[in-house]
Amino acid sequence: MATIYDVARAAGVSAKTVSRVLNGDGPVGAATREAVEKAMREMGYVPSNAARMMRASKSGLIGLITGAITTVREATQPAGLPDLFIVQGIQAAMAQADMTVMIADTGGHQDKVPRLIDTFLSHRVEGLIYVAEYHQQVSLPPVPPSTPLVLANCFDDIGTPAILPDDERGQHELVARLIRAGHTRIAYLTLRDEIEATRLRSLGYRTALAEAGLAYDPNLVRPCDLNGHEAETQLIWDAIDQMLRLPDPPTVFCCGNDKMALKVYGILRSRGLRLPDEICVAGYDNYHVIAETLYPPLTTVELPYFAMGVRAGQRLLSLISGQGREDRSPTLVSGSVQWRASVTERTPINVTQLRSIREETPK
Amino acid sequence: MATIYDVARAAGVSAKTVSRVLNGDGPVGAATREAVEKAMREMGYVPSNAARMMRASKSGLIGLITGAITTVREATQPAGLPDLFIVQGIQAAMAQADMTVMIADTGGHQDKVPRLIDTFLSHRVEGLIYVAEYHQQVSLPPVPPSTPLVLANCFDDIGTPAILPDDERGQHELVARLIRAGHTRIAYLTLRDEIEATRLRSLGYRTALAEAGLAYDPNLVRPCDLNGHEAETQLIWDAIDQMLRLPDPPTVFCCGNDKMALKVYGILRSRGLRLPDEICVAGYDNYHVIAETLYPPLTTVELPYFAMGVRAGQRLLSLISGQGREDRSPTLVSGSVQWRASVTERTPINVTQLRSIREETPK
DNA sequence: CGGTGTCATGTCATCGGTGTCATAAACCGA
DNA sequence: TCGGTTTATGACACCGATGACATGACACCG
Repeated sequence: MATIYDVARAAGVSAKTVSRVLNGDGPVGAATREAVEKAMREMGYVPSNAARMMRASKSGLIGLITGAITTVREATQPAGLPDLFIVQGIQAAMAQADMTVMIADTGGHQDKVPRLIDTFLSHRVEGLIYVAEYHQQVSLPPVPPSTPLVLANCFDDIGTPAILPDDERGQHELVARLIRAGHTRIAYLTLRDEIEATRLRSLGYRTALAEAGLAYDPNLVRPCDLNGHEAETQLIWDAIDQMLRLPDPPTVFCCGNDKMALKVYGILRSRGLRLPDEICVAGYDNYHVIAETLYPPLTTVELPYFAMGVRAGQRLLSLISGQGREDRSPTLVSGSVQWRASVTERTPINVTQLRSIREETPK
Repeated sequence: MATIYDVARAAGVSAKTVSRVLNGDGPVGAATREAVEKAMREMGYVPSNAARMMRASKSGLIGLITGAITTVREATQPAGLPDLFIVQGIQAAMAQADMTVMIADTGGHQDKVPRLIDTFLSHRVEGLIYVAEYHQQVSLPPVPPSTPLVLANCFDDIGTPAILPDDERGQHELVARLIRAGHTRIAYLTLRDEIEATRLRSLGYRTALAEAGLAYDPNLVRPCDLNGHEAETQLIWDAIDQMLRLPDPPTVFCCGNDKMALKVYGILRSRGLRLPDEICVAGYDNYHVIAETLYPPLTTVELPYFAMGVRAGQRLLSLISGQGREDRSPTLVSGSVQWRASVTERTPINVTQLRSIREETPK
């Protein structure tokens, strides 16, 4: 690889002059500039960032650590890793600021994280981002305070800047929208109890009901997530069965995610119910492949992964430039309700009619 | 950030001795080694790769360019970007070789590629990988021959090393397996005609039929892909309708991908057909979220993206070490048939029975 | 007891850029 | 025409690591 000295020799000038042409500082005569540029072009010269870095101590590098990648495979959660949209968002933000992103994943082994951080530090990254595969609490090994760290899709208990989806608001807006559409009996098949999203979304579900003056009915809420285990379908079937046999059954099923909604479609249809006329379904995540391909297309809530990535990138950039170092509060990113044909607007009258139809159908 | 000199001063030795401790070359006294290690620990010292690189001219970096990321968004093909599995595979291969991966995406603008390459060259990457979002021909700007380049999921006309899915073999094995299961009338709803996968898979479809002595019936093959346009569903509906009304209708529908299969499920059910007893469906891609969540689970062909990534990484590593520089042939990676409940084993007798059942059903 | 080999460590130059300072020529107003 | 300023350029040190080579202290051998 050609060096600045090779170029200097070819152009018959000193290395410093080539440097001046490269960086546009100090004055350079027109003829000289041209000769230097010609030499650079002919030799395919590209300046070495390493050498530059040694003086400038600005690497233009960002380190991105994700447990997402391989954890997904391990967790028997064969999802399509939509969380990599976060990586894209970060990339987009960094490209704008002329930063290069280095990525590494833990391969599902949390204990690899310190080594990955050291690798990044040895490349003198200007900042680090950790991306989790789902909204959760994490605990990372300490990072030198001179290297800012941002958490995306996760948070810790020492106030590291975090970018999180606003799960509470998302579910709240979905339920409020369902209520405006005339639904009053809203079932909620949640994800596992222990995950953060479930806690927040349940909260959003309850406050939306309360604001509309509707009572919270525990019979309409049930966790139906076994983390991909095959018995999950049975669990969902059972929950739906019991809820539909309530004296006042739900008119719409909210699901913990779009994948669950896909299963719910199948189960409801196997019971002979027509979607969306007889029963409605809503999801969460706006997982495009499912939500837009299903018939009828699925009403769901956007999980704003791309936007979260961009926000994480921007927050890191401002930390690098020294701003907002003392701000400990997480950034919440909201996703909008995607209203599609799987939920119909209905008046209380329709609900009554439907209930009688359903009671005629033998279990 | 602490330097090797800071550590040397703290430990009361010369920089060179610290270097020896770091790299384990030359002999170091036990007491000295301990003192140095203690100093390194206390100062949180991490050696600078940039400085190292200047002498060694080995950066330990790999540049990864993907058009995948944003092109997907542009192409109104809101998929879940399974092609990012390729990136994971590359990551996995590189982590093993202690290489760090830098990523950049074109943001859908092909003209950004030269700039991205220059950025990577300025970081003195030891190799480059270009990842395409689907099996296609590409044309990249020239790269200095000293920096090896590998194409993943794409190829060019100048013989750059490429890693490709073996689409022909995949479809061939699927169709052969369907034939072994007793199917003789096998419909094929293909992706767009102009894409490489369609050409290769159609070839596999035909040779599998030929090997089994079955005639190729053009009435059973139809492109049904409008790249995500909403009229796609109509197109598929029409194709299925015409095929089912043939005097000798198909017993199984092969789809261009799993997403199409998801639509086909809905269409067939809306015609009152029971899956898989009355009609079978197979997909392509083994897109987990769809294939495993659908009821019945979808028979499909693995699109071995992760493996392709690993192979791409390995091929690049061997090119970097100087091996196989003259090998111009693409590496084909095969994915296995994932046999699931959406296709039943059936004897010719069943087929006859089914046909009569179907003919009783009014169109 | 001197020569030789090994061990432990230090000195110095070097990698490829850039900041600092020096220098020479050109220009410019009085 | 002359001192002062600007313009164009070069010499040199330095960033942080490491390779080549040097040095001093021992141990060992004949």
